[in-house]
Amino acid sequence: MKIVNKKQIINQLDTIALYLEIKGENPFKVAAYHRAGLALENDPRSMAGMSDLSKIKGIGKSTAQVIEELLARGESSVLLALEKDIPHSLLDLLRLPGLGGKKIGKLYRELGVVDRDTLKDACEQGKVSQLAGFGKKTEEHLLQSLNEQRQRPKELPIPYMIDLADQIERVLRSVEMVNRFSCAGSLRRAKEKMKDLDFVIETADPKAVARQLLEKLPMHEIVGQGDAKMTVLLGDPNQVSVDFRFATQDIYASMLLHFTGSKEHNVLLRRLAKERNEKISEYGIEREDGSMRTFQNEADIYHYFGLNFIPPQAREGAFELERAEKGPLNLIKLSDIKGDLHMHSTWSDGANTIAEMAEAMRSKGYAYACLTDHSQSLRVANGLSPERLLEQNEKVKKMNQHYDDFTLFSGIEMDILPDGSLDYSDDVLSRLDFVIASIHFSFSQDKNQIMKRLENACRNPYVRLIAHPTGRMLGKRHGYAVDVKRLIELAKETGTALELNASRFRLDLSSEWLGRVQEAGVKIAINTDSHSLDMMDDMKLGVETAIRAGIKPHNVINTWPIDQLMIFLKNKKVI
DNA sequence: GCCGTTTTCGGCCCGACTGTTTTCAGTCG
Repeated sequence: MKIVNKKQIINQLDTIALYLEIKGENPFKVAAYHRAGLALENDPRSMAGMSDLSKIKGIGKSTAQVIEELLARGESSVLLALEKDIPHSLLDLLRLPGLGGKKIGKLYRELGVVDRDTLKDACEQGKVSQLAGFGKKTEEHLLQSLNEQRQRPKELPIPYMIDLADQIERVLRSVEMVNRFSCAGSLRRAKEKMKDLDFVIETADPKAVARQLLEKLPMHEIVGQGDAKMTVLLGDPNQVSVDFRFATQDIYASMLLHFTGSKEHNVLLRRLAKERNEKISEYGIEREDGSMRTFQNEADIYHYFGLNFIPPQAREGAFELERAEKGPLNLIKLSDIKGDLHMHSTWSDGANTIAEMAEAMRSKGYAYACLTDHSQSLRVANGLSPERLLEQNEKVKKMNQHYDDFTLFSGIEMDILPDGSLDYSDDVLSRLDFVIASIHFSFSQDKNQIMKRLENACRNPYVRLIAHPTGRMLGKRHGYAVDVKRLIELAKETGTALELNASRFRLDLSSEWLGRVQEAGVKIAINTDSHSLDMMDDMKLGVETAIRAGIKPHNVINTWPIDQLMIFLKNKKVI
């Protein structure tokens, strides 16, 4: 098999690292292979665009050679040699809690363990507890994990984790002795997938808080419990692992920064501290004279290093850190949003009336919102016939007379039909304030046909936005066969905006693509696609996703004042 | 294995927790 794909190369580098770990190699050598993979991942260029690999920080002579060999031959002699040396099935054992490279290596060398079955046999025969460094408890724990039939998925999608985190936060609010708390980790950074949840809790009495949490939360198992932290598996269907970290008032900010990560971001901050002969940890910054400096908030910690504040969602690689040295990042924030341009009412498949939706948007402090019910072909969603649409249009115009601090635009989320035609005539569209086009059926068409549909929509003189451009549902379906690069070109050419659909179930486009949209100079709209009042709150997640992509407010049309937005809505390049 | 203008050798982030020990190694994040 010939490998050309960056993701596959990163996988191979990680596999080499796992083999080395089991071989008991120097942990820094193991980390070096992981880091080389990370360096590739964080580099925006494609493999073809990278000329001198060893020039990239984190990739040296050896790892560059491995990558070049993978590119040229599709396989790596380093990896092949390791595969000969060590049974591949051992890698799977790294997923068992409590087993790392050293212990697996020992089980393999001394007991001939090669996979879950042979490990189970060895445990049942009591051989494992005989090994030096192993004992009865380790053997029991291993047997227990091996007997737990269903393997927990490695990572879970953000909508699932948000629900769970909401549940935990409700409990935390009812726990005595909790002064404040925050989620941390991947959820605070708004990653699309994550493997666990983290919470930082300020309290003077960790024991009392831990006890109450154990009483009030549905619990599967306590994995670990000490004075500073508690790790549990929840009783939800996926038995999600949750870390609770306890902090006093003075170290809360440092604790939050540390456990928000990312790991990579922490390493970079530690290096920065080290350069100044200081040490940064979850307890603060230890200065050269041994004194400990604590901070009121995260921004103060960044300022201490001469950096501008970096929002949690932007704390992934080296890029943001370098930028934060030079000046404020000026990334979008929730308060920049002046309106929501995609929502549904009871006229199609929404749960609330137009008036209820409009009032809720207004009470959020928005200056405007746009009603965009479904179009006629989407019968399952009670899509609007041209007559009903025009009737609604009149109604919205009348409703607007009641407001002097808010504007409700009259729009539509129009289906792009399987043959590429659109669901209303230009004559109907010309009477609306805002036309969104999107795909809701015939998902399985090939890329050519899907792109033909999207191209037709972009070239229509009234379509101003393509909604949820890939159609993905997080954790459920991949979406249709979109050539996103080509779509961005089409959007650029025709002056059409692309949506970041902020619904927790979609986040479409993803932060990866959004960065490219901004680079191309294409405008973005962050919309919740609300079908009920409570869904409007997903705007926060939408903005967080945009921050991950490094989006600046001026590239997002619904941060604009209404006059500027109206100019955009009315003027389209006609190609 | 990678890195470097105090370093081409000797560091590499570092603390919590568990289990197996009786002072610490391994794992985890």
